[in-house]
Amino acid sequence: MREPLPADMFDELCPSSLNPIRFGDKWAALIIRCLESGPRRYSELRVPLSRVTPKVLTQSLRSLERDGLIKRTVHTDTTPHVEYELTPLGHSMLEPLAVACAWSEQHWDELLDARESYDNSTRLDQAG
Amino acid sequence: MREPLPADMFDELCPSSLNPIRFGDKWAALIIRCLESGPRRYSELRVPLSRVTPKVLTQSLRSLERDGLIKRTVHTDTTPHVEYELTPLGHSMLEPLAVACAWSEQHWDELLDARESYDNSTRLDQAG
DNA sequence: CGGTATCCAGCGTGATACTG
DNA sequence: CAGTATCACGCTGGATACCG
Repeated sequence: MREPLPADMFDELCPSSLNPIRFGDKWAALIIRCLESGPRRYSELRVPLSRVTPKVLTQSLRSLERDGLIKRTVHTDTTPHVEYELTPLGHSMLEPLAVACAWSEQHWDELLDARESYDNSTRLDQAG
Repeated sequence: MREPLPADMFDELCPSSLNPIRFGDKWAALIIRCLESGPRRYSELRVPLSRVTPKVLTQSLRSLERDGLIKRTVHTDTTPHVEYELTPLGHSMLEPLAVACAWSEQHWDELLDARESYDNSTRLDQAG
């Protein structure tokens, strides 16, 4: 007989219960990956993340900064600008991120197929 | 000089742009992990996921089923019951999931510390 | 036992316009 | 250049009660 699932397995205070795979908000992972190859300025980030409005981008960047994943630096020299870069902590997140991305790319088709056939059979159920 | 970020890096249709690390909804990852050691009945899942209301649990299970990650089986023998189990696709997600969980457990303290010091310094900014 | 029905609040997200 | 302000909305997630 299989063993029962422990009742406190996903206690609210246990780190492993804190949405292990949903780091941050909607755009967090993409931002991290944009900073993979070095520091980037705000306006640079806006290019690949053109679907994100400035407000939301700033919001996400602040959240990542708060969690110690990225560092925001205001440069006040001849050409004033702001740069974002990964902290060591942020850098350490690249690996799980890469693993997750690899999974997505490998299995995305399967998932879409499953979704389509599920929707089709569900629609038939409703019709019949 | 560093190279610019490609404009289409996170095109809407590219799998890698589809929130690589936010698989499914709030409880998806936890449910997958509950099914790691074999099939489970609805009422079994409710034990470790006691913080999830039945409605939301059903919702999440349906979503996972739709994406082909779990299989729902209605048994109609002497003791009628429903069982959920991982599909091969769902099973393949355990690895990225484990990597992500390991990261959380290793770096959770750092993240919380960063958060606290950020909040403190921000509060000081507002006060001053 | 394995769910639904109904209603609702919060918040994450977004569009648009404006600023030091 | 690097944001903020304001407004609004959809959708997720939750409380509670009920059902075959």
